[in-house]
Amino acid sequence: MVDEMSPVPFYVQLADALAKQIESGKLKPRQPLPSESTLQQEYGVARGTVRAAVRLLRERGLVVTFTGRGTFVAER
Amino acid sequence: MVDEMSPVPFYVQLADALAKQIESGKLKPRQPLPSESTLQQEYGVARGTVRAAVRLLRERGLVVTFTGRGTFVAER
DNA sequence: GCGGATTTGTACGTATGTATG
DNA sequence: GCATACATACGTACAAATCCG
Repeated sequence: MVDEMSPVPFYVQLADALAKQIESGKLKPRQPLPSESTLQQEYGVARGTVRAAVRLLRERGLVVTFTGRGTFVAER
Repeated sequence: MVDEMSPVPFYVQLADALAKQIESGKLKPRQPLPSESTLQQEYGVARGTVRAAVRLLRERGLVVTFTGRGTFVAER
């Protein structure tokens, strides 16, 4: 989940956790991330928080998002 | 439709309205509820709102849903 | 069996309101 | 005031299952 005690915002914590999985190869290029609702449950946060995290990953170029399909690990 | 002025969320209002029809016998066991698109139009809400209402009814055990067929009043 | 229409399932985009620190 | 976080509610798009001519 997420560290309530940390000063780091939830959405940044979540983005970092996902980035780590991508960089470690746990999530490979072209693979879909878990859906927003799945991440919501897994990390115990609201959808808006999940969306903020994914937005960060998009801005870092780590993922690409397609409406109605999902968010995928970017190809490098 | 739905009461815009009420503090009660639309999807809860809609779930309550449908629950009332079930409990009053207006909708009988094994009978299908109106489709999501019908409820959408009848109550003037978005599909996501209809689905949230039906989800509540499912959680209460009042209805059962089958993909591609519809949602039916539970037998009791 | 096929193709189109219907219905539910999933997923994202966006906006607004409330609450908290 | 501002950022964070959650909940509600609108919309669009596409997939999956079913139904029917």
